[in-house]
Amino acid sequence: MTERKVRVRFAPSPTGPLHIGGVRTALYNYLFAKQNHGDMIFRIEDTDSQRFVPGAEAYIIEALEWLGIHFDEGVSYGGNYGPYRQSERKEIYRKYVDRLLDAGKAYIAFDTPAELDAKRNEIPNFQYDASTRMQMRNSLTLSKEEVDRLIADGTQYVVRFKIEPGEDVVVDDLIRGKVTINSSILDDKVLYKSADNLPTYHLANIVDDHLMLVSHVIRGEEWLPSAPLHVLLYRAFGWEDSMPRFAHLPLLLKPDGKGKLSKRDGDRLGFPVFPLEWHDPKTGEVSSGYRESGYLPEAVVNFLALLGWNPGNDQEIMSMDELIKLFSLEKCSKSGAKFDYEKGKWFNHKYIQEKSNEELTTLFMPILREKGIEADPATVARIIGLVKGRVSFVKELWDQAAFFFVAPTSYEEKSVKKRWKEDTPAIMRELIEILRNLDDLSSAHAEGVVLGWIERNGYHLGNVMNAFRLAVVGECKGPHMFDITEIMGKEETIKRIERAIEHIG
RNA sequence: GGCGGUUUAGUGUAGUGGCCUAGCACGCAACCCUCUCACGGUUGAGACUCGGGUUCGAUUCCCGGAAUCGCUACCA
Repeated sequence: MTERKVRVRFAPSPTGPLHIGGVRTALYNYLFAKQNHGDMIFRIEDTDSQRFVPGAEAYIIEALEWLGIHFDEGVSYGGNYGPYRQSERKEIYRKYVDRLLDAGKAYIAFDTPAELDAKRNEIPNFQYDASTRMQMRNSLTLSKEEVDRLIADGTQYVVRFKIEPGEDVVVDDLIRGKVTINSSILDDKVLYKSADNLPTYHLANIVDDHLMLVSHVIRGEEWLPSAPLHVLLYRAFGWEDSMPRFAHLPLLLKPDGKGKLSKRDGDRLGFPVFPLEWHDPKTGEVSSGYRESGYLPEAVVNFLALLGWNPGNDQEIMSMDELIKLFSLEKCSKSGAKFDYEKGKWFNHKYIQEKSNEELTTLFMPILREKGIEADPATVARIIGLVKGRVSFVKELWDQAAFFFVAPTSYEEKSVKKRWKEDTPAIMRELIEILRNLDDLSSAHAEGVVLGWIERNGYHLGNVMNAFRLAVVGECKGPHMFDITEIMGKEETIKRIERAIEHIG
């Protein structure tokens, strides 16, 4: 086989927000394309006019751009093989349907949905195929005149693929190896419907992939059963020599029970299954997204990449560039992967740690403003430096650092009981004096002075320090005490201790 | 029901006919660090779906069962 340029496509249906499984499919296509210096095509498969959802297309583009998955050509990107929206390619499909019809590889069928239903009820496991097609109303059983008359009368019809039975069809899958299916179990698939003059997925897919010079079809496992049909179609058109290679990816499964990961699982278990927040235009329902939930795009990409693939060693943290270098279809696993949301959080934690304090400040400032706080970014950056190790999300920075901006109004009861003794107020007053006389409040120096004072007086270290913390933070948590006071400053620290003495007593 | 795919700890996975006393990561537990809570570090519990066969030897190869997922639309 001659080497040809790698061209892959991501071809979703605009039926709603892009599911996280779809994101992974797009990602793998992208990694493969970039690794091979190939092209990534964005095609919209909107042959089902019934299920079209406005806004879905723009959503998909925005989501993938957010994640750093870029296309070389396609809808909204341009290119030489357009149009890239299937609804705009009607004439093209019609031409190829006629070609199949003329060659006797497809036929016209007039059976109505009701008639088909009746047949299904009449014959158990009814299938429209070589064994039954001669009992149906189609161009194989009707006279040419009758067929012409029905069409002229405007009777709705479909075009079906005439599958020859008894032939083993082999699909050579890059991930699964050779998969063989006998053509007898395939039905005469509908390729085209006169009702809307649109092809079904199968025909449109083959024609487009061929015309767009697609070299590799990387898609979800749910397509594996119809892959033999696609092979047969390439053959019927005489395109077998340039047929793309197939790779069927394992599915993303529910974290707990069984089955494919669905939108409902996210609602039920409390995590997003969509990259971006989605507002359903019909129901007004809002579904959460990874972006809005505080995920960093590089964390989502890294996490997703490892769901169904791994580099073969223990490396887990990988940038997009590294993924492009290391990715390989051969190392994709064959079995479905349960979606492990906890691991996703861990990835985000890792990526937060790799961000500089300044970068995190930029992300955190809007949240601060939302809370009604105006703060100096340089100070915010210092605070973030103290607390970022304990967060997995930018918004959790607030939970960890709020006390820097808002003085405690209450004091955690349990700790008060444990640490605020009868003599504490007196000791705290002493501490105030110590602090007042301190002209260098830098962490190490202040620590030396205060710890020295505690030791000289034989005070209980834990009790004093925790009372101190209680007064400043409001509870017994947070960073190193003297790192806090260094940033907070003398005045505010003393004010808080005074206030605690007053409130707790 | 039919057809196809899949099957290593709770989860994601590595791995090989003997180096496997099956590795790594998440999660979980303990300990260490420590003024607190975290982070971090160390350690620990935890798996080769079952039954046959091939073989000196099988988690690894073959056959069969089971489980599970997908497809079985004029949806993609």
